[in-house]
Amino acid sequence: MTGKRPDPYATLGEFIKRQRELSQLSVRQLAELCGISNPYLSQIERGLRMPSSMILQSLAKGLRISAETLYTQAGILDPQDAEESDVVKAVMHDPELSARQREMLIDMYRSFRQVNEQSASA
Amino acid sequence: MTGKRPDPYATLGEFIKRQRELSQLSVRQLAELCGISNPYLSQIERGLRMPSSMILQSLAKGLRISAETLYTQAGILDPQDAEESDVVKAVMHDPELSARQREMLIDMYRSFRQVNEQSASA
DNA sequence: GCCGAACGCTTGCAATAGTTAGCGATCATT
DNA sequence: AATGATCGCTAACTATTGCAAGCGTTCGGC
Repeated sequence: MTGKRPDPYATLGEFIKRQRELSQLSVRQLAELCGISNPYLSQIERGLRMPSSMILQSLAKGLRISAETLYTQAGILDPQDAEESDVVKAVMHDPELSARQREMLIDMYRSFRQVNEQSASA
Repeated sequence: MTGKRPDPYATLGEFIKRQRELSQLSVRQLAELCGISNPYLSQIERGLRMPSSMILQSLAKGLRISAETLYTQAGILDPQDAEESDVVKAVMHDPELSARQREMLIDMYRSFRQVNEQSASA
């Protein structure tokens, strides 16, 4: 009816299911590979359950796929992060900076970029 | 007494707490910023609770830090992934491959690398 | 036809994630 | 000293995760 999935993680389940089928694994096989129960994996695939971080990590290992990809598919990691510049990413990844410091650095970097762009087109 | 934390996510809590303090935010302030309750954030910081993926993502946003960094700190994302070659990473990130195909490609890539290394030293 | 095995799924149940209400302590203002 | 605001934390509760047991179906061997 809806045509659109209201569930935030229905796509994650579908993605996992497709990956599993590509790997020619049954629900039980992948479940055992990941150390989780088969009914639970079934529920995840149908979008009835939101797996915890640990479970998602196990699934990533079992499917030989990067956990980051799974998170992105789950709508948990923003794909936009992948489009960010390396500078912004590096700043975001630095654990030694405070949130405010990061924010300031990023703002400044972006304003520099903007200025450069304008002067380039002028 | 122990001197070592057996908890897999005690370090995550400590990391979040340190980030919060660097940002000069109180528990209540960060909690409201992330849309979670303040006692819960308190429990996360003390390693009593394992936040779900969604919560962790909110915390990452609130702290202006990459969610990936938080996951790594939580011991959920392997830091070793960061050391992998770009080829392996690219293969791991490709959602269009099956687990077996990925495994084969990576195995082959690594054996190529090994052969090259040996012939280089010979 | 029948039996065993594997398939995916439903049903309760135990464990834990996350909330609301409220405690005692600290600090500023009066 | 009393008031009020904020601090982090405890306690009791609800909601959800994740599991063990078992269902009905399908398929291949006897």
